[in-house]
This record gives sequence, structure tokens and C-alpha cells, in this order.
Amino acid sequence: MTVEIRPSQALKLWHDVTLDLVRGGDADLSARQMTILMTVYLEAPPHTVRGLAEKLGVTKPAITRALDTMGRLKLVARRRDDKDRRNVIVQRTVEGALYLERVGDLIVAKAGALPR
Amino acid sequence: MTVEIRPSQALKLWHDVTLDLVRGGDADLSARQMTILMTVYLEAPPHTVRGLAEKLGVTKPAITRALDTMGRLKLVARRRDDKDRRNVIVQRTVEGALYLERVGDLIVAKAGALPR
DNA sequence: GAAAACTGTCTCGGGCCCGAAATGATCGGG
DNA sequence: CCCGATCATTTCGGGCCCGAGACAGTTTTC
Repeated sequence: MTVEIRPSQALKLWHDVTLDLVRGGDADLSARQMTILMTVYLEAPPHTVRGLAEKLGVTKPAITRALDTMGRLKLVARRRDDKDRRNVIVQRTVEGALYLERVGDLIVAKAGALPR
Repeated sequence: MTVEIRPSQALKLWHDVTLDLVRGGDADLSARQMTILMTVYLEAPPHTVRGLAEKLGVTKPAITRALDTMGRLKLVARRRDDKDRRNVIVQRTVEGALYLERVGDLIVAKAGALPR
């Protein structure tokens, strides 16, 4: 299976998916929040505030605020690290996994509907 | 050329692209702004405030504010419709076209680097 | 055990975005 | 010619996000 795509198709795919996400209005995540969410679910744990801040190239308070908002939405959870109680470990949730699963399926569907 | 992709690949692709956009920090567009930008550049003109509001499922002031911000960034331009001077027509700009071209190339590059 | 280093969070001032409603400009039917 | 309909924008009150810097808790170093 190959993932070949032309720039014009790529943009149309991006457009179709973001349009659905905006219209759905479920979560209304910012680009940063979406990136944090995907990083937590796609990359190997553990995920800390500092680690996420470095990876995204933003300040730590920005990560804290994003985790506050996404925690309210039940998309992620926080837990103190027992090994080093200074650290906060970002954990996945069932709701977050389901949300990303829907996003993945949406992308696949839009990719399949793309003109050849 | 086919555009087949599995959900896990789709999510990784989305993650890789948004991470680059967040880290780059060029524009920092919200999901709505990005959707507006792509709609203006991918769909046939003319584009009006009301038409964009209906398409995205948001209020007209939200479109006006997005156009204000993106106008400051030179990504789109506004012009009065001479046929019906109540309408405002959203126009493309060179900067906007270049921005989307970079996004398209970024998606293609990330798609090509995806594990099979 | 005290001090330095490190973590995440809070505070501050400023800016942007939100939807609802009001406003100003323009068009069109009667 | 006028009054209602239709544009886009502005106003309003409220909320979230931003980075810089201060802060409290924890660990490590000496």
C-alpha cells in the first residue's frame, strides 16, 4: 500500500477534513491542542509538560493551559509521577482515543473520495 | 494514482503536518481560518461573507473577524462587488497562494515519508 | 541539612475570538 | 419613492490564549 498524493489533492483533502471538523463543532481544538492530543496518543509515553513544550516549541504555561482545556473535555488526564513527584504525566482517556479514532476514519474517508 | 491510507497512517500524517505548522509558527491560523483560506483558494469564486458563513456553519461576524486577521497577514483581500454593492468579495493574494502551496508540499512530503 | 536546580502552575497585562443584537449601507418590489 | 429585505460590519459582555516572570513543591548537590 502506497500513500502517494499530489499537492492539489493534498490541499483538497486537508480542506475537506478541516471543513468537516469545523462544521461538526464537536471539540473546536486549536492547532496546538490538536498537536498535543495526537502526540500523546501516537508517541510512546510518558509525556510530561516540559517534554511537550520542547517538542512543540512553545512555553510551558501554554501546555498547562491546553491540558486544562482538554482535561475539561476529558480528552486527556493528568497524574503525578510517583518516581519524581515534580513531574506531571499526561495520560490518555477513552474519550480521547474515540475522538482521534473518528478523526482518523474521517481522513481515510475523505482520502478515498478524492478525485484521481 | 490512488490515495489509499489506513487510519493509523492518516493520524500520523495529520500529526506530522500539524506539528510542522505549529513549530514553524508562521501564521498560527485557527481551524476556521485555515478552512476559510482553503475554501477561497480551492473553490470557484466569487466568495462572499454570507456564503462562507453558511458553508462553515458559523456566524457572519466570525467570518468578518477572520477576514480582518487574514487580511492583516495579506493572505486574502476584500473588494466591494460592483454589481451589488452590499456584497464583499473575498479575493486571493499572492502571499496566500504561496502559503497554501507550502502547506500542500508539506503534506505531500509527510505522506511520502510515512511508514508503509 | 542548606542551597541550588528543576518541575508544573499561577499571575499579570494585553490581545483575539465568540454569538447576539444593533447599526449603516444598498437593493428591490410595490 | 419608500419601506422592507439583505448585505457586512460594529458593539457589547464574556471567555480563552499568549509570553514573561513569579511562585511553591520536589529533588539533587554539596
